[in-house]
Amino acid sequence: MARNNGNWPPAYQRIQGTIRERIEKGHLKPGDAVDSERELAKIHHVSLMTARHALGELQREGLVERRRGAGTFVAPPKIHFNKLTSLSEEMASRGLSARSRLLSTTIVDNANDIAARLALPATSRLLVVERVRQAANEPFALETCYLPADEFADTSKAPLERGSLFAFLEREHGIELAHADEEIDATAADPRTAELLAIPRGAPVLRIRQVIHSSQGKAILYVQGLYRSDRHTLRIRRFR
Amino acid sequence: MARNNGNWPPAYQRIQGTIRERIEKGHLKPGDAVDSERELAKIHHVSLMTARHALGELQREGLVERRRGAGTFVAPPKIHFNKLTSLSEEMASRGLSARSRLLSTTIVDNANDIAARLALPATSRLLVVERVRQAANEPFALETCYLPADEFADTSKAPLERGSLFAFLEREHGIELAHADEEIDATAADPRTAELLAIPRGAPVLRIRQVIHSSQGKAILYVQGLYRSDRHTLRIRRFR
DNA sequence: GGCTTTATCTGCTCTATAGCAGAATAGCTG
DNA sequence: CAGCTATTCTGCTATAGAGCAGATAAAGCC
Repeated sequence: MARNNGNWPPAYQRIQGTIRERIEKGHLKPGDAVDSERELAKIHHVSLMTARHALGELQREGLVERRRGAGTFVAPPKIHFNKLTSLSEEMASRGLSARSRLLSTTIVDNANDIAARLALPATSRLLVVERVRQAANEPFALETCYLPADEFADTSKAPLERGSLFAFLEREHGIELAHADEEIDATAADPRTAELLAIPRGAPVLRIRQVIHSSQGKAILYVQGLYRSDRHTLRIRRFR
Repeated sequence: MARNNGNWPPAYQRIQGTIRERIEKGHLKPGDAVDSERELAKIHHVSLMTARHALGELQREGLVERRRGAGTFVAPPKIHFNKLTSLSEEMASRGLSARSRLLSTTIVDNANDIAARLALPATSRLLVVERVRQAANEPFALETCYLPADEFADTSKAPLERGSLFAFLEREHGIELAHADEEIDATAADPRTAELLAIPRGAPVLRIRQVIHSSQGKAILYVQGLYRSDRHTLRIRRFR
């Protein structure tokens, strides 16, 4: 008996909403008990299964923990591992402002290895954007982005010195970025990199090469980042 | 009416089992339709909700896709990114044999920073196992494991030169390893590391430090790995 | 005080059923 | 033939209950 002729969100989502709100507003702190299944069912005038459904999803999201016999509790705030964020976004979330120094925007048609990674013909025209990322006026990463020149020609006019390339693509092109496949290793800084990052030649840098895909599964751009190892560690979580 | 007085696994898990089996044995291929909720309910003599529960979990695991109005279908085989595997396992999956040279197994009580990461008192006794990992008789990683000495005293007698530490812990201690929180950066090889890995001093190495947790969320061991960057790249996938 | 039992709380599995909404298809119509 | 319609699939939301099993706190006992 799904009594939802109007166009409300389903009941279990509304229940989730009330719980999320109380957690986000700080009324419920990590470790606090959340209403039990049976309580929720009574309060919201739904059946037990519906209340369970609501809590089950919150659990899978990692917002709450459920212990049989004990109850449902607000989970400790989780660090967002493995999250694909642009550097601009990452900095912003820590209250730092991300500045970039735009080194060059060029168009090449001989980057066949990179074209291949983007699933494009070998001689496709690619827009190459090279930036030095800095925080507190100190450079900490050298980033080179490659994207299809024809499709994203206007990117060269984007405010790449300030803004996020991610945000630009999502806003101006309506692209929903979904995931990145990355290769991570260490290299020694070549002379040019060393100078740009203000580190000694040959100093170890963390190299992250990523192919970023849209939610439709299409490869959108290729990014190589060289990170000063004294300013950057990558945090991820892996599951068995 | 949970009619499970015996000690069977729950009905929804048995249903999952039959579906998993058919997929693994190749009777069902990617894209093939799986029995619908109502069919499953009839076949297994359970209610619709129970059949749904079974399919719901398989969907979350990524094994099947469900399209309203259309049906439930076997999902395309997914690549397992971000999977926590021991080096032994990783090598084995590529048909290579992982050898290790055991450098030392000692017990320390002054590794307070590492004890802290394992959520132990600062002066806890820790068993330290240092190994050089090699493939094709060439060293490619220097790995240092720290685990609570009291709980895992017998580890020093484990066949660490051949076998996997993961397998040992899971088999002998019944521990289910679940996930690792990792910090990844680049460093320069110090003289000792350089010699053990047969690379020049100061050469860049990929450093991976991981705290490995059991499925109960308990921190089990801490591992620092130093990887020759010319022999190893880490592959992960990140989501937005 | 410390120990054990018991009642009661919690989440988990499950039933049998209902109506809703999207997708596919079989059939009809111009 | 192409285009619409109605039927029949599918999964999704929801009900109103039941008994089971683990955790916890209260009650009883030594």
